[in-house]
Amino acid sequence: MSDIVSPLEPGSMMSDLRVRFAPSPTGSLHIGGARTALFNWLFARHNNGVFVLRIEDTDLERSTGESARGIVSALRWLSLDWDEGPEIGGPCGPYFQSQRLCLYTEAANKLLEQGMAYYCYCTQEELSERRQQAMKAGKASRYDGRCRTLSREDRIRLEQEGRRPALRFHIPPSGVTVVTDVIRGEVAFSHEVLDDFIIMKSNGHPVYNFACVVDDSSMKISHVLRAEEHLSNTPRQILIYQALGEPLPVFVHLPMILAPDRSKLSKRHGATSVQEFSEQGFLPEALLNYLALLGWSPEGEEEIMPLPEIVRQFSLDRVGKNAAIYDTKKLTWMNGHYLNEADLNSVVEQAIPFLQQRGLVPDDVSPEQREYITRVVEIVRTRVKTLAEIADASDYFFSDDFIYEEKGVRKHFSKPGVDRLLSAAAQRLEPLEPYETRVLEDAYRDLSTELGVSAGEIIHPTRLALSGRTMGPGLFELMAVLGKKKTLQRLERAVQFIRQQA
RNA sequence: GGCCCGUUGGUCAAGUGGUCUAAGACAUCGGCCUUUCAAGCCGGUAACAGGGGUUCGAAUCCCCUACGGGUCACCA
Repeated sequence: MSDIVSPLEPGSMMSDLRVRFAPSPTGSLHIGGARTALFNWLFARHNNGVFVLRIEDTDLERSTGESARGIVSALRWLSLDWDEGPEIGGPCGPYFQSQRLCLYTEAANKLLEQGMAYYCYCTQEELSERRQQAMKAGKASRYDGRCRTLSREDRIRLEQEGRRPALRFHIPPSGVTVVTDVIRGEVAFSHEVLDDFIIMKSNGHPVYNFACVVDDSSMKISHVLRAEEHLSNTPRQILIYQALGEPLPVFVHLPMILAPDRSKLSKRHGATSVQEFSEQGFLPEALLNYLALLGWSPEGEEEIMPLPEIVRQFSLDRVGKNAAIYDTKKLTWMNGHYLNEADLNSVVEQAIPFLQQRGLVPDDVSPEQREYITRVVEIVRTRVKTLAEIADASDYFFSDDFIYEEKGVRKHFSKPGVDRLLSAAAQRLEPLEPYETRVLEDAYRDLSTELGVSAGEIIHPTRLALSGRTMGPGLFELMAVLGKKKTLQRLERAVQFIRQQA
């Protein structure tokens, strides 16, 4: 038995598993789209399948090249790489729908010849007029099929009026189409609720429900993972697959991601685009990890999971059914975690643009500056949650020109004798060598004992003197990073300030 | 409005008829630690939408109601 290697059916090989992410370039990639992309990618990587990226730019009015580029770069930022698609091509290209027009026309002609599609000369105005009336009468606004039976003469007449026809798909008048969905089971749609929908616009371009089917079948997509909003489109698409004589893919409708107010995600909900999260200083690893947990859950209790581990564990069995509201608090917490755990140099690399943006470091960072930045980031990152906060929390390391927090001045600079305390500290620091955390702390402890004050009484004013703040990294680490020269200067500056106040 | 999907704490979620006096995470509250702020550690508050069934037994199965979402475009 063990000698017999059973030949795999060609159709059953895992490498035939093909999924795609098919965004329309009418805006930036928002986290809902990113989650869909992620699940497709995870599913492909876990099963050794192929992940295809296809740009659905059939809407001439709304699609822009800029959006397409934005989506591509957002996916790259997230490190969701595709095996076929824009920039890299592949055997099923092109990967922009706008460049696959002849495929749609060909398929449309086939349906036309078979009598499964027909020309419709109704104008958009007429259509919407009828829709309004139906609405008013409280009836379903379905297309009434009036162009289905147009004669040759009718059509010539209508075209002489200057009308350009759209192509409609003829829904089989009775019956039920059942969508078999991995997440939701069997969902039946009666044909009565489906009307003859347009598959080719009068401008010769296909409409989503049609282009999508033509592409998914010509690209040999085996599993369609997409958001649940497409579930009710699916019966229409199945009917097209059948009319074209193409096999159905496996459908997987993912639960939606909703905004905090339970409504569908849109721009007015603040940061929802991947780019915005990036600009706010979130790390791609954190966003990915967070997104993976929206709709999917691992078997164990550990939620912090690096991407390879998520790939290893990912399974459709553990994808839920219900929509999720995203919660920036948890994302922020997770980001803070990744900020601390990630490789220091990588965090520095990503933090530098934020420092530059605030004018804290020059556009060209020298090796010495980078070394200094690294030391700063190392002690600052443990107490912040985002890259932007790293920059906010470390400005005084890069600029001498800071003001003292008012609250701190009241609390730590107003006690009689603080100026002498700081002077004494400066004197004690001056000869210290090496200027290191341990040495600094010992010096301060000794000094406070000698002066008969608590360590805090001298530590707090020192922090304020050095950073202008009442909170921050451990004081002795701060001093060590700042260096002796700056420390002494700032101590002196504070002494002057206090004496002026008095 | 028609059709479709969904409903476990504030949020994400585990749970697939008994082990549920319902796990874990974030948030929140309290404590410990401590030079501050975080982090970390320990502990607390907090949920099966409602009503009917089925069953010896229901968060889990069925029905109804309510609520939420989606969809009904020459948008995707």
